[in-house]
Amino acid sequence: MSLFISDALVKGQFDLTRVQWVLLKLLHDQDGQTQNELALITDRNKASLTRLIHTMERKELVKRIAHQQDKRFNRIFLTEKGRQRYQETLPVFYECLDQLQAGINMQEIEELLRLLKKIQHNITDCPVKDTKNKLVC
Amino acid sequence: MSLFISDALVKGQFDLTRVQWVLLKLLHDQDGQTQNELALITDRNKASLTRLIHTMERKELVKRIAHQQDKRFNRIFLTEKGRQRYQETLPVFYECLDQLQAGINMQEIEELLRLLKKIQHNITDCPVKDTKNKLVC
DNA sequence: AAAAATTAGTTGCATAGCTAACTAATTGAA
DNA sequence: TTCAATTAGTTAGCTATGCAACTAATTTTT
Repeated sequence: MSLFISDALVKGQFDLTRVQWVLLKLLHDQDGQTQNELALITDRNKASLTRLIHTMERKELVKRIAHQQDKRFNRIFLTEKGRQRYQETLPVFYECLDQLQAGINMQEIEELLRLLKKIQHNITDCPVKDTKNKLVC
Repeated sequence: MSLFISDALVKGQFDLTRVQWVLLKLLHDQDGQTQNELALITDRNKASLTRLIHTMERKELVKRIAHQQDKRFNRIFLTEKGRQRYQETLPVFYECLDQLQAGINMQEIEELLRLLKKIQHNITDCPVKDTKNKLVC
């Protein structure tokens, strides 16, 4: 289950995997980030980014450009084709969002995001602190 | 991010992937389900289950037993080794749960689960119904 | 300035996911 | 009763993910 956009829709209509779409969106919002930065943002291993970007480069959706000063860095940019592809997906993206949120109000969504972020923070940043609340699945 | 148990902990201490652990838990709770049933419960493709069970069989954690009446079915059982392995993970599992839920009370957790289930229901069972609320990421 | 440490990215190996095409067993229909 | 349809599971081909070992570029130490 994806919080962003369904596998099937994207795959069938746009020849994108879900992750490829997420990267497209990230780069649309901010071009020119390094692979490491993208790995951090998407909470993935940098090896994953290497390969993800490789396949998207083959599809001519993004391009790597080595940094002039420090040649260790690659900066990743959308191609014109990538930018167009992203735009084409937007109607479907919003449709998915609508379906996802049907019958859930803004307050609930904000509460949901708050709690998910808290859990993520608990996992990544904090040692065990509170052993009072226990959820048995 | 896993809602159940962290990759690293399980991998390092117990030679289990996260998904393998989840299957271990499912079978611990109810033995003898078919691959199709397990695929449904875990919301995965049956092809994934074929391979998952195959690798766990090699590790001698589970065993396939063909159904007597209808030979199309495999029923999957924990081995003694699998049962023991699962028991060994439990302290770590509860530790992870504690860390995950630090500073979140029972009410909040119930609300979180309610909303997640609602979203899952929206995705899997319902057509688009309500276009009033829109979340822009 | 040379050696050591750090950093960004790549590669090999393993698991895991999906789709689609397949086999084998069983059920249903003509 | 035989042939078609369905069902459970498998396999091939692709993408994706993590870890660990690696290269190349840069920075820090000595």
